[in-house]
Amino acid sequence: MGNKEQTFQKIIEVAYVMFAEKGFDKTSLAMIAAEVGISKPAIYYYFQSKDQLIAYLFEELYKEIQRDIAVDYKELSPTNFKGELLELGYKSIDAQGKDPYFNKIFNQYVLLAARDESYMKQLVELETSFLTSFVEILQYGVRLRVLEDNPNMEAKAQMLALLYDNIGNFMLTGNQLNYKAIWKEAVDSVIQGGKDEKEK
Amino acid sequence: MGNKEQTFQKIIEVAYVMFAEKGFDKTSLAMIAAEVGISKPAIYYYFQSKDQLIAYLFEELYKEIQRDIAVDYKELSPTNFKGELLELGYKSIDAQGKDPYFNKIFNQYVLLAARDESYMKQLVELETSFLTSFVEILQYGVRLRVLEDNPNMEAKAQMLALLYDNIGNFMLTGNQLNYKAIWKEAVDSVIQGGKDEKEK
DNA sequence: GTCTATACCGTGATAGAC
DNA sequence: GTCTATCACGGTATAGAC
Repeated sequence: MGNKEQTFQKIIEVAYVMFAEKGFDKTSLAMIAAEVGISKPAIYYYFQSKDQLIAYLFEELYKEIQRDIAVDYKELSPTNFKGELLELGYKSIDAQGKDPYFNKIFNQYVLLAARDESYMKQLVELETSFLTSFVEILQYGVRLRVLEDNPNMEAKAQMLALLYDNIGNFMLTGNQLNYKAIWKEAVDSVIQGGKDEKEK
Repeated sequence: MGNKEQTFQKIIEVAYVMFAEKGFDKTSLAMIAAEVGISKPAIYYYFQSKDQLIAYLFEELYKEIQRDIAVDYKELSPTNFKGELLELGYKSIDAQGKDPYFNKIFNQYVLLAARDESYMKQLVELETSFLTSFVEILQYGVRLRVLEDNPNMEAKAQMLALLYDNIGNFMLTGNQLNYKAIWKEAVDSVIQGGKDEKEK
């Protein structure tokens, strides 16, 4: 890893943290440069503009999210289906504490998307595959006979997806709710008296 | 209404729209002043700073939301309980088309709150009363005997609240889902086979 | 009391030296 | 690959016109 690569990495690491903490607009390139230990125009050697730096970070997030959305169906079985679905939410709730920056940054991109078609397009793409994966999980549950087939299955899946998503948003505000209980309610409502009632 | 009041009103109206469309930071006071038809420093006669103008608009939203959250229990009866709960969500979904600015502005305050204690405090307050009102509605449902009492009632109510809230966020991205079907699924899951199955 | 003119400093961005 | 110098524009403050 050369000097160039090092500086590049340091810029994006510093930018990621500062953007999350202070927001895109309240973080100046001068502040980033100072923290990295270079001068402001030096950043322009690596990025054509501040917007491009912001866009680069989004691309990184985009790829990371796409990886995280992927569900391994092979691990699902009639006996563990409900437990795995519960675990999916619990993991996300626990993860919130580990990278507090993620949600703060991501919400800013949602706002940008409202005014920028390119962000909007990618965000809708993410949301679509996010929603789709929940639909697919439930459909897989039908195949495993854990769930009865149901014309409203898509709406149920989307309900889970929207709830899953907003738990992250609410945690951002520091609102101390029993999020795991809420998630369990939702999963229970979709898998009413599932066949694997081992819990409690 | 005097001249002063007129200018004041026009500033906040113009600011509300521009802030929603372009965002707080990308909307300069010069742009607002130009649209209102006054000079940039004239805004300082009415507001001490740009931040104060932003804060003023938040106060207005804050009051408006508090009004909207209020539910009229008197109108709830065993026969219309489920229908009214459904209607609550449908109304919000329909309203989204009427004031597209609201959510765009509100999301910006959520971001500000992450870095400003005063916004955070008020936002948590709003969320709390928002969550509480859903809990109260369900508790009222128990009293009406539409719902069976249940130790998880609070989690159910919060599930509804989080879903209700995120439907608005998703609509913002232009994602075309059948939001009313999603809301109906959630209400159905809380009021399983309620006593007023007149629908369809 | 209501606003304009003007000046100040910080910001994103560019050109050119080293 | 990085810096100095410079620019236009942003929010802000104040003096003063009417």
